[in-house]
Amino acid sequence: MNAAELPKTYDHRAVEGRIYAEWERLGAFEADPSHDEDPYCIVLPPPNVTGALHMGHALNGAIQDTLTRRARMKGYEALWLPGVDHASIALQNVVERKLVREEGKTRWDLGREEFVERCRVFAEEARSQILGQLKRLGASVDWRRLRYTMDDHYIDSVLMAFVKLYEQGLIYRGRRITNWCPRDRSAISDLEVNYEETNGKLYGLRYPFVDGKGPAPDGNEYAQVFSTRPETMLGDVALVVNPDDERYTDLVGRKVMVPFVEREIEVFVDEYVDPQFGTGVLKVTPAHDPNDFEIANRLRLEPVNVLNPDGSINANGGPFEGMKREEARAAVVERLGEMGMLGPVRDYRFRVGHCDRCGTVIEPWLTEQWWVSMRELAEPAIKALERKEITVYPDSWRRETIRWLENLHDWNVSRQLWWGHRIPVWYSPEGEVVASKESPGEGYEQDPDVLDTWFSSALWPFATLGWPVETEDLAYFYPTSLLSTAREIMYLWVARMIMMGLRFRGDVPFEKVNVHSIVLAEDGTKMSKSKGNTIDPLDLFDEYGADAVRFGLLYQSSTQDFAYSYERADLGRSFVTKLWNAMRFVLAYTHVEEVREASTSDRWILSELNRTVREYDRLLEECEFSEAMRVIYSFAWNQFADWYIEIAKAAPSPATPHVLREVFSSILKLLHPVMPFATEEMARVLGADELLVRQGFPEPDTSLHDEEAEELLERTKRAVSAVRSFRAESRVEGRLEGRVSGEVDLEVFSALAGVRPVGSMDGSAKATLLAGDAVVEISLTEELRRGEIKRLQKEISRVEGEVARSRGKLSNEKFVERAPAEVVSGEREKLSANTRVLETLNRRLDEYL
RNA sequence: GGGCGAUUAGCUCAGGGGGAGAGCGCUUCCUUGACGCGGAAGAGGUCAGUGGUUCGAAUCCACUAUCGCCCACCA
Repeated sequence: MNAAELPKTYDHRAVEGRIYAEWERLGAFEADPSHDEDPYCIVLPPPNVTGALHMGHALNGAIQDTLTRRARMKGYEALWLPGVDHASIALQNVVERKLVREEGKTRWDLGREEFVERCRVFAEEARSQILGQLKRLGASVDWRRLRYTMDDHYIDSVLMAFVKLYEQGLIYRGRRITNWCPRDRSAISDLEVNYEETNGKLYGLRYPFVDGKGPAPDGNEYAQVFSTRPETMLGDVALVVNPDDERYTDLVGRKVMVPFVEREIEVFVDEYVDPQFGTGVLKVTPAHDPNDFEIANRLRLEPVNVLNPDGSINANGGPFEGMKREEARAAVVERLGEMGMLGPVRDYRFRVGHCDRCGTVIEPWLTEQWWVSMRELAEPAIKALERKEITVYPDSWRRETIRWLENLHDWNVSRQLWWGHRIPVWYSPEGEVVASKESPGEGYEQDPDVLDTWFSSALWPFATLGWPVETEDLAYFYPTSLLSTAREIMYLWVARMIMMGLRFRGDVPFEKVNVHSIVLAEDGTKMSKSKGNTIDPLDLFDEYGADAVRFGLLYQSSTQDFAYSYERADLGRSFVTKLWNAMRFVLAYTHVEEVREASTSDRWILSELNRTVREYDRLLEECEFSEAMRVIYSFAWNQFADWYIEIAKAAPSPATPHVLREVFSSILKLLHPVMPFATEEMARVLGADELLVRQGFPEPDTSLHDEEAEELLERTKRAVSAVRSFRAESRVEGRLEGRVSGEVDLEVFSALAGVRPVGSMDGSAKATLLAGDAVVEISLTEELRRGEIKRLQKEISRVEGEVARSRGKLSNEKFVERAPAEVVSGEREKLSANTRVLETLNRRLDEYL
């Protein structure tokens, strides 16, 4: 193609869809177990089928795609395995809301079977949207292997895992306090509760004595307790005080009456009670508070449950039966007031738990649930992390995860929901309990509950590869190479995958974990739909192109969270344009033959390229994406485009056309993992034989390293810059005459600085410019001479400062003694170079004065 | 209450024991045949504060302040 026919900008709209289709047609992303190659595998953290991908997905997608493409180009059999998650509670919530909104119905109106069908259909539709978005991103996933946590095979894996853990005694049924969401009418796990500081009240509740022993020593006819949830008093079964609390020795053993429900309860002692809090007397409501539950266990008291699953008061609540909990709270307080049994009411700030999915206030509630016993599962995971069998970027997250695993409570995995994997446990009429995938026979009823979504996700890295069947895939790709994720699901998901991987495969599920930044809104707060500050990646792809967005995200990605700025996409787009036009320049050289006579600048750019390849590759390997982007950007733009292309125009060598093409092709290859579409298109325009996606990744080549060329070119660049700077400040145009002391590439210097080198400049007026350790002298017209004196004086005082500083340092004995030898010798060199420069400048000044 | 992290140019952010970096923005100049989504040259920062370690601290340590995030059963 002719360069002149090409537009001046790259048009992502015209290119991206076409190229993705081409990659797919060629099966470029397909990976299979191979005898010849080493495996590289990333499993995509399955997005929830509830909706669209957000910026976090775009960032993580860019990261994973970059690593996968790089591995593929490096010759690994690289598999990026895609999938989606059925998102039990999240999807059920979405469908329920939709149902209310559109039909005014609840899930119970529909019935279980019909409701689950609605969920299935909804998931089906949402899923195609997500998959489309991944394609827009350019994700090089192997679509043949698309997995879904509700695939028949995946369901099998989940049920199998449950049954196995049950058989191994690691899953049990237990009645204890769980976090209950009255709206979902389901238990949720500790990790699914969000606590918020809330302004509430602390109510004094009074329990009259009924043992006929008269008032307490303080004269009161009642015992007083403080509570934030007065309605729970309906379920009180005891009062307790601290055994060491001398104020209450007389109280212990006395009987009081719970108002409204007319229950006589006793005052006991328990170590748990903090004498400092409130009155130092605690009411025990075992069905509605985890601590109370344990106290009641110690005291062997039966809990009294006063709530219905929807959070309303049940028949045990006496006169309050049927009221919503908020109503009951107000009513209890009011009635206590009327009875004179309400103590002081104080403002109080405390934390209230909310359901992660629907925001409803969580009720700690005594229910029967299925639990996974964690200690035995956590132990090997802790060991693996301690031994660094998994490398975590950044390492602080490895230690955090260990800490979490060490303090782990058992995991409640049953949910009273309908959408999800139904618990494979069967009950016979005789009360027999059987864990099995299939019904054990006639008359058995299956447990109605479904499993926590995260139970199935925990199996992701091996269930997607075929487990429990010992497939070739599983043997070849497991353990996977890397998992990239946001830190908010480190505990929820990553830690659990490690435990399950070790349990079921005897090996960690991934060798590395990359914990990426969270993409915040432009104002630095979290993006959220309710705040309306979300950014849709698709809009960005439309406007800037997927490559630009990807580059921008990686450029900004680090271990820190970052506020998204459109500037980064702009940066990416400018970069693509810059490369596009560099390509147009390269394309102008039609006769490209390999020539041996490389000039200093040819050798310099090749040496810089080699350095860049090494550094860039290492940075990607270590998930230092931001730094990697800076390295490649600065090489391509600031070295190759700004200098080498300019040199190629002004002072080409016979080898230049070839070097131009070589270096530019290498840049394309290096950037292909990051900006796959644009680089692929440029490779095509350049007439590559093969798609970039299939080409090899540049490797470091020590034979290209050329210290001498680098030094010479660096000095030459400085000299050129010095002249340019002088021209700009003194407003000098046109060609100049001059000479350089110090070795530079004269041809390049002369061409780029616009200076004709002359041998001797005796007698004429000259400007003396500093360029590192070289001095450039430029012939001067009379009118510029006076300015030159001022300039020289300024320069002299600057260099004098430098000299003084070096002298000061070197005269410090301790510095000379203790600083590393190379630092000291470097300082000496600096001093001597600056001293020489200073002499030159002073001599010149003398001439002028 | 514990833990982790941040505080660097007007803005968004890198960096990290031996003379402060990028992009954007700003100033001046340039319709040079790769590119104005461009080029050249600039201005702009006692790297939050205080103390310490060190020959040397923006960088390591301690404390303080401000802002985040995570974890935790004080009713």
